[in-house]
Amino acid sequence: MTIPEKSCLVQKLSHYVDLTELSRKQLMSLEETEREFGKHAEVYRSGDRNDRLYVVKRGWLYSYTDLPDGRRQIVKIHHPGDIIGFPDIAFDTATTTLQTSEQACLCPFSKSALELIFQRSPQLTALMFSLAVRDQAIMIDALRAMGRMSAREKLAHLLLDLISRLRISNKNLTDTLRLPLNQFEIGDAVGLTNVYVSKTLIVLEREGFIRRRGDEIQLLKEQALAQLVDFSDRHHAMDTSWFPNAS
Amino acid sequence: MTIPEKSCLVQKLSHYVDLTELSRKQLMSLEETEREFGKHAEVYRSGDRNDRLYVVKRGWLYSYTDLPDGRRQIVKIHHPGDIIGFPDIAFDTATTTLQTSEQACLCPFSKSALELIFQRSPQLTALMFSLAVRDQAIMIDALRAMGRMSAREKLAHLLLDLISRLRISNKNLTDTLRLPLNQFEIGDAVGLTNVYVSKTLIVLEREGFIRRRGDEIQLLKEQALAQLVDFSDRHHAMDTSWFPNAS
DNA sequence: CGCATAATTGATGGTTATCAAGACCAGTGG
DNA sequence: CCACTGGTCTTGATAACCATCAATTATGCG
Repeated sequence: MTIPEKSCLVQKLSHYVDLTELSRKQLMSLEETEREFGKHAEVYRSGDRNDRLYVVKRGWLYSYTDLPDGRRQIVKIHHPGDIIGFPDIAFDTATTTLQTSEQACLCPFSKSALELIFQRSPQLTALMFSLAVRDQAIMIDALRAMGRMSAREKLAHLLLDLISRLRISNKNLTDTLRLPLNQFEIGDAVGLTNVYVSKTLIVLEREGFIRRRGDEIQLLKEQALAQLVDFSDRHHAMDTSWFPNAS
Repeated sequence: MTIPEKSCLVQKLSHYVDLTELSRKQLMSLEETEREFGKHAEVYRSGDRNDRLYVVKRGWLYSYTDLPDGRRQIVKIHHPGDIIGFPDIAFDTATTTLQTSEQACLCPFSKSALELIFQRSPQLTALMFSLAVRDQAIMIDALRAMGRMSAREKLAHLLLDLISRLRISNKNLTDTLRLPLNQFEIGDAVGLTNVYVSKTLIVLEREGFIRRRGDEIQLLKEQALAQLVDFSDRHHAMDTSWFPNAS
């Protein structure tokens, strides 16, 4: 059989377990369809019927909710290899709005594709389950940041979270990340205004924690930053010991 | 066979789907062991090895994380019938600390009990999955509240969330809920100080939104409150249409 | 009644929002 | 080559909101 182009989903999940041939095929089947989106395009909107999930093939996106008066909260930033839509799976309409932050390519697949996975592959089921709930742990960290951290700490936390996520699928990432978000978007992600994001990033830069060039950010003292916010990497290690054996 | 005492887990899940006899038995088996805890007892601590989950049989508990300097964030309040521990399932150590807010009774069960469920009951798997990810949707709402709401709105949101959750397992709940949390704990749940919680609750009371008597809170204008924070009930409706048929 | 815990009150200050203006930059068309 | 444009970032002044601290009052319990 022909091997299709490398799937970032398979690549990312392989980081955690040795996928069986069956699992691999099932994952590939999720990426059969492709759709292309321009910058700041809306993929779906809160309240839309949602019978689909999405695999990110290329580009950054984010999910947000807003209040009637326009205040906005970005609740999750999505990267290539991510599966989008787990939090909405329990509802018949979407709870968030999904938007691209730059040109992006998505692979939609239907909820019922999960049904197949649940019936046939306990290994993949456990892995999906773990991924879904790990996102929850990450959201817990975000909640802690939003509730109890200063602006400076919030931004430090965001940067650490992003770089540790990007390292999963891009092993040779060093200390620099591309951040294709403007300061309104950064503010909406951490609960600050664009103005204060600007001021705080300048502070972090003056303190020697980061350096900025265009849309790239270099973390100069990652250890110190991690200590500052008591950061723990939820992405690298995952407990797969309880997984069913490939059957 | 003998029918054991009513399980609040079975009761709660029955709200969403007709459980097969197999599913029911598997759920019951999760509640075989019981452990009793006093007020403000610690069940497990962040960093502990975690090979277990818990079903809440009685009493309120909460999970929190803290920063090195003592700031604390309560990330989830647990009620009878809840399953505690999904967010930690992907890790080998607990990411949060679990504490009772009053006398409570828990039923611990091992992670590998889930393995059995994954292998034997696609229906229950889908339901567990839905429960786990619905918690995520609820946390998204909390994140929005923490990031973009005023103190008054945050507290309104908390009360609405709590009462709509309690209504699932207690159908004849009216407009009054018992809130066994002190104002430090309330503050840690919404990202405020105990002092400002006090002041803000007084404002809500003066505005006629709530009435307080002891540890009970009555929501006098629930509609208005819901509109104030653009609240949507994540607890009542759940999309089960995509679930595998009981096999 | 006396003690501990929890809630309230008031004074003050810090952090962040808000508003408005200006600087920078890349792309566009004259 | 240069003005023009829209988007983004920066800067400064002011104000709102909430934290902090400390003292007092209420509540519950042995």
